[in-house]
Order: sequence, then C-alpha cells, then structure tokens
Amino acid sequence: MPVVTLPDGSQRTFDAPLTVAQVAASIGAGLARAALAGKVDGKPVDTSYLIDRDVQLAIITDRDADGLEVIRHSTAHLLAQAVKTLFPDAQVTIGPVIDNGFYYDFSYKRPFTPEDLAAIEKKMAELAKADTPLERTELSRDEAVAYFKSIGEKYKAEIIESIPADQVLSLYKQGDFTDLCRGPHVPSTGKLKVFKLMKVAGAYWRGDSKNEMLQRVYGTAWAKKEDLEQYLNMLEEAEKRDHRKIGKQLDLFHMQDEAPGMVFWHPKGWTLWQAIEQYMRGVLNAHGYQEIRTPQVMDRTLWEKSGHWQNYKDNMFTTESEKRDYAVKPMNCPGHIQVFNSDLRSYRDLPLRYAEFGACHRNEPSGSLHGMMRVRGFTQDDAHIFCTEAQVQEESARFIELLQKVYTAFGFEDIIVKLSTRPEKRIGTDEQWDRAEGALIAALESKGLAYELQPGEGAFYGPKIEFSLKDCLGRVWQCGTLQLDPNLPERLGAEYVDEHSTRQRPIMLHRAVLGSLERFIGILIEHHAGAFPLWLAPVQMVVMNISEHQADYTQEVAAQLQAAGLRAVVDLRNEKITYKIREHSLQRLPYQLIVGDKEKAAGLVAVRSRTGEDLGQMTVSALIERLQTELA
RNA sequence: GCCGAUGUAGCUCAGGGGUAGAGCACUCCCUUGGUAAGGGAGAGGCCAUGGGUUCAAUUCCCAUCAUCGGCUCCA
Repeated sequence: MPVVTLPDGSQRTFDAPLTVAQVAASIGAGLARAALAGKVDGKPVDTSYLIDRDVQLAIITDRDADGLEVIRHSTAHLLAQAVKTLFPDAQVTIGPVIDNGFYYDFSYKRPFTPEDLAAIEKKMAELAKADTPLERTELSRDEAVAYFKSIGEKYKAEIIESIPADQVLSLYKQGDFTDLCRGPHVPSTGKLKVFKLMKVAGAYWRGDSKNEMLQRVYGTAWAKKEDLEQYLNMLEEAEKRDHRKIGKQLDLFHMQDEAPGMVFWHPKGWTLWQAIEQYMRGVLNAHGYQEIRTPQVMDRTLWEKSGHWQNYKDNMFTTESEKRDYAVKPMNCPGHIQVFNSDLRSYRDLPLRYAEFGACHRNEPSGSLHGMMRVRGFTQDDAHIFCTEAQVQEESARFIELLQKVYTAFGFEDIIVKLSTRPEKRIGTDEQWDRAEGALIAALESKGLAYELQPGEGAFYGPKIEFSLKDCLGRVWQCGTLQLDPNLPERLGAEYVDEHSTRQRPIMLHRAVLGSLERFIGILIEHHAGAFPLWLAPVQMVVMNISEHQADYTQEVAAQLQAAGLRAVVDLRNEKITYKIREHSLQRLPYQLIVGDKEKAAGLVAVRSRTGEDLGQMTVSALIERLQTELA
C-alpha cells in the first residue's frame, strides 16, 4: 500500500507497488509522456523504478534542471550507441555530463574525422527516432567485469575493477548497446530530440598524460529546440567577442610566429594598457604600496636558492654569458626579497608593501598557448607584503577591500572566492597552518565575502585565496590571488629585527588583483565586445568635418579637447560623413563629433553617441564638462 | 608536451600538378556630400619553412614552425 507524497504535499495511495511511470500516468497522460526520471526521497531514479513503500516522489521532466541532466547523460549514451553501431571495434570508456552538454571518450584505431562526426550525428538521430526503450539491470561487480571483458570492452572493465567488490552495479541496455551507468536515464531514446555534436578532440585515458590518447566527442543537448538555438547564438556571440578578433579589428595588438605567446602592443592597445596601469598605480599608492622595479634576468644561484631552478627549470627561459647561467624571471617575488634584504629592516618598517608591474616569462608548453589568455610573456599587477604573522589578517582584509574596489571600477559585480587549505604534502606545523588559514578566513569574513573551500588545494607552504570574476557571458575568470608564504623569506634569508632586538622571519603575502595584464585586457575586450567605457577607450572621440571648409575649425575643436586631457582624434579625409560615421562606429568610439558650416558658424559641435543617439549641438566647453562628469 | 585541424595579398576567404583570384583595406583621379559604405583607375603574393616524388609542386608525400580546438600542465 505505498503512499506517494508529491512535491506539492498532496498524497496518493496505491493498492500495489508500482513504477514511477505508473504514478506519472495516474496523474495525467501529459505528465506520463513528459516523465524522464523520478526523484524518490531525494534520490534520482528511472521511471521504471518500482515504488513498494511510502515515499516522497518528484516526477522529473525536461523542465527541471535534473531533467536536462538526464537528457544530456542519455544523449551521451546515444552517442556511444551510434559509435558502436558505425565502428564496432571502437571501445567505450566514459561519457559524463558537462556544462551545456556532454562528451564521450572512445578508444579507436584512428582519430575520428569531421565526416565521421556528421555520420555519427545522423546515426544518433536514427537511433533516437527508433524510440528504443532503455532497460536497467543489476549485476555484481565481478559479474560486470566479466561481462565487459567478454564483449571486449577492456576500458569499461578496468573502470569497474576499481570499484569496491561489494557494490551492485547497474547496466543500461538500449538495443544492442549496453553501458555501465549509475543512471538515471530517459525511458526510451525517443526522448532525445535536441542535440548536436560539436567537436572531436584528443583526451588522455583517465586524464593522465602518461596514458593512451582517446578520441573525445563533445556534444550539446537540450530540452527544447529554442534552447539549442539560444546556446548556439551565445557561442556565436562569444566568437564575435573573441579578443584575438577584436584586437585585430580595433588595431590593439598582434602576435606573430617569431614570438609565440608574446604580445606586440599597438598604439591603441597600449593606450588601453596605460589607462589600466595608471589607474592601478593610483589605487596602489592610495593603499600604502611602494612601487619598485627589479631585473628581468638574474643569476642561476638566486633561482637555486628560491627553489625555482630545481622545480621549474624546463619552464624557465635561461641564458648564459661568460660562463654564468641566468634565468629570465618567471615571477617577481625573489627580486622583491632582494629589495627587502638590501637594508636591515625593523619591525617598525612592517608591513612593507612592494608593488611592481613586473614582466615575467614562463616557457609554457606550446600546446597550452591561447591568444592573450595563456601567454609566455606577461605582466602582473604584482605586490608582496612583508609583515609579521600578527599582521596577516589585517593586511589580507585591506587587500580584499582594494580588490573589491578595483573589480567594481572595471564593471565586474560578480566575484567568486575560493579558499585553498593545507595539502597533504606540506611544510610547517599544524599550529602554523591553523593560524594561517584562520587569518585568511577571518579576513574574508570581516569583508562579508562568501567563499568556497578547496581543501588540500593550498601550496605546500601556505594557504591561498583565489578571486574569480564572471563576465557578461557568464564565463568565470580567475584573476586575483592572495597567497600566504613563510617559505620564500626563509629560503632567501629575509629578516627583520623585532622589539627585543632579535632577528625574525617576516611572512610574505603574494597578491595580485588583475593577475596578468595581458589576460585581463583580453577579458575586458571580450566582456565589453571592444566597446570600452569612456575612461578605457583608446580613442574616446573623433572630430569629423562635413567638407573641406570646416577643416580648420575641426582641428581647433580637437585641440581644445586634447588640451582638456581627452583622447580625441580628427578625421579630415575627403569622404562622405556617412562613410566616416560607419568606420568610427565599427571602431566602437564612445563619441563622434560632427562639424559642418552650421556648427562652425555658431561655435558648436554636433555630438553622436556610440549607440547612434544624436545628443544635439553643444559648445566644446559644455561637451568637456559633460565628458568629465562621465569620467568622474 | 600529446591528439586533431589549419597556414594563399594588410584583413576575410575562394582555388588547384603547368609559378594565382574575389571583397574590404591601400595609392591616384573625379566628387565637397549632414548622421552606418559616392564613382573610376592602379598597385600589391618565394601560396608558412625545409626536404622528397615529378619533365614540372603553391597544389601530392614527409619533417619543422606557428595558429586554432581539446587533453595534460599552470610556481
């Protein structure tokens, strides 16, 4: 006599045990058709799940987030079924759900081609149309291993072998294809209607670069056709915003083969850079930092002391001169400690905050380079705070304050914070770790920041906080960090004298807000799609004449704007005004100023905004006032 | 570093065993036009680099480099 309680609190009593599907049918034919899975007492189950006791039940349809997940998971199985149908000697491995879709890894004698992909997708559509039911069966682990070995699926067998022997495993069978899976799955392949295969790529078996390379097929799947279209539009939009493309269109920077992973900044890009750097410099000064500059290339012995030579030599650019080895700096901290060590420091000097827009080079693997987002030459808004252990919390809180202010100024509202705590392999005592982690937590809490804990993800010498921001397409970028480090001061012999005249080790806080300037500018380009706010726009406005007669006046206007500190250019070309407007609109200039005979005679400019709005005529001084209000 | 794709004019891209084409941009001429493309003419390429096959290679094959999509990595 199962009593089923539905999410709205209503209860239904049944005479005999029945399946989730039957409950759905008892509620309505529409729901029965829409049911993809169920949730029994909070646990996801198939619609074939037999209810033989009193339960809380939710019917999952494609309107639920859980339903979408089931669709994606089942579509991954459909993909595997299609691949096994077309390529019987391919072996299946794993096929999980990911953001916006799924993937499935296969082992096959050759890579899949784009043509294969099209064929697989077509086969998937056929198999979906056949509306084959999915049947769930259970096996013991050893039976499952034996089964998959018997059908030649050695990867599957290997996965199962690593599962504890006493576990009962579930298999899902659709037609000739059977896969190991926890489930739940859709009741039949006909529920899978909206999917698209996106790309093929290599992926290591079990994510280990020592293992065999598998063929990974990525796909996307949705409940409704419109959702798929929206997703594809979003990808298209993201492509339009690609910083590499916009960087070229707006003449901001370029990269070329002779300097892989390094950026050639053009005048406009460098203007943008300087707007950011000067802003950051102002913020750092206001927060008690002192800016310094340390050498690009330093002797091997220093990198041996810091430990980098031993651990990261392959990723450092090295050079040699007069029988001495050197490394191009991969980070700024050892240099900053040299500045700290250049004098005998007192506890009265602490905290000492050294900032540097430090250009670093890391010889990243060629395959990992990606536009400006992953480069070999980059510049950090880096700083190191030398302080006592007692000062860590206060300094951390002050840094968080600074970081929040900066992110807000750049228009990023959504900040994601993660705290990484002690890893298994670590130095220092548990008491030291307790204090270090406690100081960071107290700092976060004092600033009212929610954070996610990443246990065991800290560096071997200290805990860290990572700050990520979300751009307008919802993509997350890790930019800021705060890292507590007692290790490097120890290795490089940093000391200060305390109030009892004894020498002490300072703690060093590594911290960056924007992270790599190159990457941050890439993020900004994509976030704004190249339409930068006025304070960042490399060219803030153009002054254009209608015809030759107003050329002198046009230049006068530009000169006045430039004298007011605005980045104004002139366009005196012998072109129609519509043509000039089009070009500067494509360049995303915040303002376009038009002067013809009327404006010249009256001493005015006609102002057009980036959105195409006609702001009317005004005097140059009125315009300057307006723009300065906008910049304030 | 690993797997795959790609590399042709400044840019975006066609093409194809007999040394190349479009649009935009560029130069010159005409045009002086009021809020997203006025007209005409011209110039521009060692077809990524190095080997091989061939009477002949930009095209086919191999290697290298770079870029792109992933994987691994990211102090």
